[in-house]
Amino acid sequence: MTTRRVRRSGASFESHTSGVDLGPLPEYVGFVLRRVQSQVFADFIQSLNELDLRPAQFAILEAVDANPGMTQSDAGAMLGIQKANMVGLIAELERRGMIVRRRSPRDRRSYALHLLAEGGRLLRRARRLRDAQEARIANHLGQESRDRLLALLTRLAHLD
Amino acid sequence: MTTRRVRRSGASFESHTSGVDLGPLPEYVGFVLRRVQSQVFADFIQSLNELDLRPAQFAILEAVDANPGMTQSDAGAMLGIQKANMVGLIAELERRGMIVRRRSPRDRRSYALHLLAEGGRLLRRARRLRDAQEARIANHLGQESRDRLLALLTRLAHLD
DNA sequence: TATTGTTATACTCTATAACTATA
DNA sequence: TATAGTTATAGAGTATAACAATA
Repeated sequence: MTTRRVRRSGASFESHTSGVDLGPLPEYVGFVLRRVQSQVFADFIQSLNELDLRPAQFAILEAVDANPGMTQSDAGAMLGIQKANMVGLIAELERRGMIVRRRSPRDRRSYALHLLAEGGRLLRRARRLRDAQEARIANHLGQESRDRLLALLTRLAHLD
Repeated sequence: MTTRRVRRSGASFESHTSGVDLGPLPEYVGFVLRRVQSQVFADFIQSLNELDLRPAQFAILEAVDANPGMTQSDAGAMLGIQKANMVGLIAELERRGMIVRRRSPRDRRSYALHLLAEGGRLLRRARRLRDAQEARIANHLGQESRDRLLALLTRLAHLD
């Protein structure tokens, strides 16, 4: 269709596919960050779907693997998940035989989380799916750009 | 507390604040992208809160400003919002006198969207809040790194 | 008094199906 | 037949408050 040039600011954003455009939005980090994250995350959700696993549960498996015996609320705090919302996620993983919760003898209010053999297998399968996505990203950007992007995002995570 | 070194892969991720760590997760673009976007987005939501405006509504105002007379479903398609979910967002903006919907004479099924004077004022106030956030980001990263980040994210948006 | 895990609940965002009026 | 907008609804993800057991 028509190609229009945005008549604002310096940076010109053009739309070649339709008569409408997003205005100045694609020039802002916050907007582009949100859009690209939604894409990448939706793609990962769909990928994990074949394992009947949600991203939060995958992250919990990684956390428990890295910190055997860690507490449920430690995992939640680390991943930014409310303790109330951890209950269901953990319960489902335990029901499927992926992890165990053992009452800690030192503090009997809390559970110590441990990965079971079946959970280890699930974790390895999930890692392969993640690795495939990461490989697509690295392939698309090139390894150097991919590394720069990760470094920049990590720095941005320390904003404020 | 203690400082532990992850004993996996090459890249070492260390936690200096607690005895637990996220394992290999911070080495992956998908994971870091998600975390940093959540931060930045939550910050922006809180900022827009003083205008009683949600990010999606701000984006709609930008789109209508850039494309006067655009259709409701065009805006939705452009922003990745289902037409069913556009209804409430648009209705609220119209109720507050920010935009008008005029039956298009060419296709009387659709509405042509136009920004009203009050909507223009709201848009300018929202832009100032966005600009403040963008300035904090640019200040934190440095202008060059900020520009590189935007370029990399834009390229990543074209994945697949 | 404070904290871990739990339940109940509510709010937002997102997704789908069915309807109407137009095309 | 197909599309624009609407309605109703259901599913996630996320947030808070209150409680029992334990510290």
